Amino acid sequence: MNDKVKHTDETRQSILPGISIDVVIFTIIDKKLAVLTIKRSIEPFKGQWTLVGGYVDTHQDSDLMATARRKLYEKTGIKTPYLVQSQTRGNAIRDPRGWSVTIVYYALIPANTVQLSAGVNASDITWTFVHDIPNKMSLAFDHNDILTGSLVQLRSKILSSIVPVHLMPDLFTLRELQDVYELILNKKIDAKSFRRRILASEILQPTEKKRTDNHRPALLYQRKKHIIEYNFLRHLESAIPGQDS
Amino acid sequence: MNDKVKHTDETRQSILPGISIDVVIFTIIDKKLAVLTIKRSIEPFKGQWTLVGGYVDTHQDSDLMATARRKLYEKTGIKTPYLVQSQTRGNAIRDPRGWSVTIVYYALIPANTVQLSAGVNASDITWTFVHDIPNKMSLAFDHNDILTGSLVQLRSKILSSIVPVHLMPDLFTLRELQDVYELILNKKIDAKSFRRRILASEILQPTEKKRTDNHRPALLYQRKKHIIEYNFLRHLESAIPGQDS
DNA sequence: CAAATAGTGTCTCTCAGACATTATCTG
DNA sequence: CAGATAATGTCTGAGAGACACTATTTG
Repeated sequence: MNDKVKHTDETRQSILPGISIDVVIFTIIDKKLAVLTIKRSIEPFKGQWTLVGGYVDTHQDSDLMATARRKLYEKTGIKTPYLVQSQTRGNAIRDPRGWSVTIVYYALIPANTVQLSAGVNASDITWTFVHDIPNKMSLAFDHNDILTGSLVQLRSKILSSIVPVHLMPDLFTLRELQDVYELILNKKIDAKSFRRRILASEILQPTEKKRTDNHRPALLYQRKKHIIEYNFLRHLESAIPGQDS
Repeated sequence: MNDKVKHTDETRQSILPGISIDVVIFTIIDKKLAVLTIKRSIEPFKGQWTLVGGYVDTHQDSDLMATARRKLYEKTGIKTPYLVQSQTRGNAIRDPRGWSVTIVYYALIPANTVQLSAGVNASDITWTFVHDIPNKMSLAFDHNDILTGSLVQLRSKILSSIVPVHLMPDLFTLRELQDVYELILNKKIDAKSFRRRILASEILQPTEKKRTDNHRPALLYQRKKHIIEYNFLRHLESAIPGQDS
């Protein structure tokens, strides 16, 4: 990475940065937010944990999203996740091998739907609670920052959208959905406001079924299949963090 | 680009996609939104217009933002613009030379502040009104899509932020700021609501000066220097386009 | 004075927040 | 019945929209 190649700006350089994609795969486990992590089997950072990621295969991937979708499918078996592009990070220091770029996506996977499968170079794969990163377990490369960035973006997004429905199983109660909002935002939401807002949006289909515990049964809802995104006009105000400036 | 190289996923491939950055540089000219465009002097697309862009120089750029900042400085002489990462596009077809990735940034430049300078491979450089793309003049590569994407993002952002102040000269009236909002959104905004909103945010510093034409003079404001971003709690509702779904 | 644009007063409406209240289940 | 959670009733307040109105300049 120290070649002194003379180049002009608008021609291709012989020294290209390494380029990869990473996918922050979120799901809910035991009422906690978790991400899929893989233990590296090769250097650098051998034995440490990372997010799911890999290189673009220019022969089989038609675009970057296809690469992300492929990696996600290889690890989870899920074909049509809620998958969005998050940030792109590129600098000289994030990979000890030299200047590298990663395009980060994040995916939301319904709770309890995944059969994990490790790849050729991964000796282990597991769900890790977001809460345990970076305290108990720090990720390799700049993956802690990548996770934090995606989480900030997700948090900001759910203040005015229904994307957390993609973390829910097929049938769920409004209280369960609210729990997911609260655990991502780490704030309590008033139940009446929340229900009024969600129901008014007409995103959810009430069903005939109820979930019964040792108390009043709760009505089960499901997402109307054709609705992927929905943006509320106003934010969940009480859950907004302070201004940047 | 047709080599059949065998590779595993987590090792680097010998065939890396080409990687570049593009910067959509917005400014206001004659009360219209304009972007900086450059005429290509080399193939492919020789003679056609493109956005400002170029390759990462791994020797001098510490990160991707530095590359974007450098390209912008080379073309406009501006060192500290309002510059944000927009989208990253990568696929097999956007560049006829093969699989390529571009990280797109957009910049907001105050009106009438720029001394343009062409680069070595650019035979011409000019501001182009967004309104004239793609009608009168279509851009090379997928730069029309890049522009559209950044514009959509900018539009969405200004519904709840004050970023358009970065398109204003040092001193400006509230009506002039409103004009800029209206021309980006292509919608009229109620003047009273707009003033109430902007003034309540306390982003702007009123000055002693006024702008006089043949009518009542308007007070001139300036952005408080320390405020780069500000997000309103609620959107400019009347200017919101329909739901996606 | 008229014309023009700057700037204000003020009413309505929507919707988030707060919180008290009622409903329906199990044991 | 009590305990638990589901679900509703209803008041307040912030702030967007609408639009009539007043203020200040030039000619």
